[in-house]
Amino acid sequence: MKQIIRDETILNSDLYLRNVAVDNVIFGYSNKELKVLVQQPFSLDKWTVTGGYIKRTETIEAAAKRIAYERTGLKKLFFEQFRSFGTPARNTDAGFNAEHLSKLTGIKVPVDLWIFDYFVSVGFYTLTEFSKVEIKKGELETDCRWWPVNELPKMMFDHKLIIAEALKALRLHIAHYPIGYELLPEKFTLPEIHNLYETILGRSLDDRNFSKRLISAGILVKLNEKKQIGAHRSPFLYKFDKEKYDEGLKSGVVLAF
Amino acid sequence: MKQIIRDETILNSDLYLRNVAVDNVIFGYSNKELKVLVQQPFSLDKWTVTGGYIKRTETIEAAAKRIAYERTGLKKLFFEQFRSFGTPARNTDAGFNAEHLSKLTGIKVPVDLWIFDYFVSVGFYTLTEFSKVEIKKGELETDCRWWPVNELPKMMFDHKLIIAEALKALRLHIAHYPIGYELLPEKFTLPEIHNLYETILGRSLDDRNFSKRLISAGILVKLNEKKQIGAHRSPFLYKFDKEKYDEGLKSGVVLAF
DNA sequence: TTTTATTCCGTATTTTTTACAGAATTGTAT
DNA sequence: ATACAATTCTGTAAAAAATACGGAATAAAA
Repeated sequence: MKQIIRDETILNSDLYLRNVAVDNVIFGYSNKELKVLVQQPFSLDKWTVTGGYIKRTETIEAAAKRIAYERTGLKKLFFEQFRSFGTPARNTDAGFNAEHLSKLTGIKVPVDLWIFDYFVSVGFYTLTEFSKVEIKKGELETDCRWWPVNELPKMMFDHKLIIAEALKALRLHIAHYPIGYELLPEKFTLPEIHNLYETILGRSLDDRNFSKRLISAGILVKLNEKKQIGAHRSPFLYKFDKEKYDEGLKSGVVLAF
Repeated sequence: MKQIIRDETILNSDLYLRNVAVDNVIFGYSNKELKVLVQQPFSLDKWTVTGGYIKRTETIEAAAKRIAYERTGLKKLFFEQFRSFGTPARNTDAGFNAEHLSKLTGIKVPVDLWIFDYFVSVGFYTLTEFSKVEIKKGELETDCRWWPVNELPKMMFDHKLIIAEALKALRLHIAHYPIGYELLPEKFTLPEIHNLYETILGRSLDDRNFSKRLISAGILVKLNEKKQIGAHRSPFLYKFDKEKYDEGLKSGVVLAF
């Protein structure tokens, strides 16, 4: 953002599209909690999901991917478009204005700078394994970190709605396609994936029926190893049968929780 | 479009958003066929779905509604966003350029006019009863009419993809929510609605099981009238129980075909 | 009057989903 | 060493849902 403002070319919106941007809700799973990567821009007391402008040379998907990469350092992420948001006032919020930005950057920011316009936002969500992510915050952001999806801080703009809609889309997705490849380590136990599903859906799932379905769908492979770390009885490790998993992603309607 | 080009204000994009627009795939049902309202712009040999630019004062949903109204004359339509399209080259197609537009309108159109930019398009689809629609074509269009979804003419830009995705979304929708209120006359027969569902889904559905489900879901009300027009045995007329229908639209997961 | 097209209805079978409890293992506490 | 507590793991019966399927009644057309 700093360089966006410094660069006169970009002040004229030659590099980026006007009035349209992407927001990417990055979900991570850790410690039996579903978390969202949110950032605190401009020394304000509110937070936003990750997002950014679209280059004139890239697709909206590439923009979403690039933005996720900038924050997480990861390139191969699962991500999906869920809906777009377009309401004239959605880009206005206390503190997001020329005066505040000028004070913050020391650069004279025009009141009618394009970034203060009405922006239509194309929403994506991303799934990623928590442990792999090395958060890199943007220059103008005070903070960038994981936040439990159920205990979000005050969100800027309409980003509370955006997260809610992303979660809704994720829960719909989980009923029709396999999920978890991007959220779990390569080898995992049945209780681990069971808990992941319960966490995303926000309700409990019978453990017997759960494993029956996953195994009968054939997307899980039982390994001849046990996870020794766990307390008490040591659980067997599993991994995904990536072929069947990908096939399920394509043709869909594999599971229905 | 003609007035868009004549109006200097709009040449400067003061009224409309830049780089983002809506496309609205209008579905109609008639004669046992699912049709799409498509238009032929600029005296070209290709067709487009209905679409247009977004005013700076309106939501994307309002824009989609307005555009549907302009073409159909109808205000209360069912419509739903399904996905957005954003690829740098998607707005380029033979004939859609300044030279052709200048010739067509007699007005000098700048080569770099904003409408030739990379546009991200927010896709909606609309369902409407065929018979109510009075098509009003735009000033710059040569033609605007219904076309069977299975025998589409050559489509401009990425509009073939847009229609395919809209249809996919509609078929997904039909499995989770009631449908038909906007596509059928107020009173209709079981064979009529049965055929509608078969047409949209593109496959046959057992008639006994079909009516069982719809009736047990409670969204159909049998009337004490028969449709006399039909040949042979005259079928009973039904109408929707609008309350249950709307409830089904909200809470979803009513039927699964 | 016969033929033909169309509406309309019910039941048996299969498949899927759901509900549910207790034994085995291993760490922890006494 | 023993008892206890926490955790993994498995199978079956009941209920619900989806599917398959044929023939009688009606009314127009021949």
